[in-house]
Amino acid sequence: MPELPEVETVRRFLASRLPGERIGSIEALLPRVIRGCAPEAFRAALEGRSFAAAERKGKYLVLRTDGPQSLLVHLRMTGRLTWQGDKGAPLPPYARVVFRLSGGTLVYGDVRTLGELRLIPSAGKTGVPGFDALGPDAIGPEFTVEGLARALRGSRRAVKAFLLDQANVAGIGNIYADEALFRAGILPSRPACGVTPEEASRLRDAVRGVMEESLSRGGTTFRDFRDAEGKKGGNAPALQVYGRGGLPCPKCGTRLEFSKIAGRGTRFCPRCQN
DNA sequence: TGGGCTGTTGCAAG
DNA sequence: ACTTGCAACAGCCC
Repeated sequence: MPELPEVETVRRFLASRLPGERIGSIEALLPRVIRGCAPEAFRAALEGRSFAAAERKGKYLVLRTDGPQSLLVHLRMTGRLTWQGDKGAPLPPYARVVFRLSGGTLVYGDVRTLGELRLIPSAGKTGVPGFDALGPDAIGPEFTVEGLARALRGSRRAVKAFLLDQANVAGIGNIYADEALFRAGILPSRPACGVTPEEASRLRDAVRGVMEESLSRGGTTFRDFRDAEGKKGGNAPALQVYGRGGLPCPKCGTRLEFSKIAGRGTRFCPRCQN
């Protein structure tokens, strides 16, 4: 569900509420979503601490505390972080871990339970491979045309598979990979190393553009995504190709095609993309 | 009804 | 070394 714009939407809200909130108690309703340590150790490290900041890199959220350990969250497919200002409010469906805070309740919910919560050191390397190996954040200044072009040259995979690899660019998922390749006019099946420098420049701008525009609308709710207040994002109507396989291309009217690339459903216009 | 689809990622196997 | 495929899980839709 959540790619960079959705995670960033959640982060922005949490950044407005969490700092200064004291963690009174934690209930692990489904302990296995806590990875890397026992639930007791998780509680011991966080209870009594206060949240200090909400940060993001790629699709990971880092909820910093005033203690030596902070909280790393990955929502994977269906994870949700929900803020409830009313401490007596009923928990949302599929609540898995509940943080009782001084001024409200933070709930980690997850239907498919693929998401994860971890403790990480508040400073230094986290030891979480997927996190430590993240490439440049897709909306950050470190995501440059030069860096992208260099990485593309070194990969023989399909350019879509390349974009989905978080070590190359952090934050792109299946929706925005399809949208960015459509905007850049590049077929998703082409080898990354065959993308020209001009195309790499267009691709960088397209990735940035689709992410920023979606973010300005609160993210894409295709099915499950909800922000930290439980609301849907407004970007779905702006999608050009994702979820539109078989329908006319919004630019030229050609029937959009659907295929599988890197094991993921992929939509593209055979005329506008080449 | 059953099977295949779903926004992610790590690991195993080629 | 690099790349692909599947498992983890539960719900939804044909």
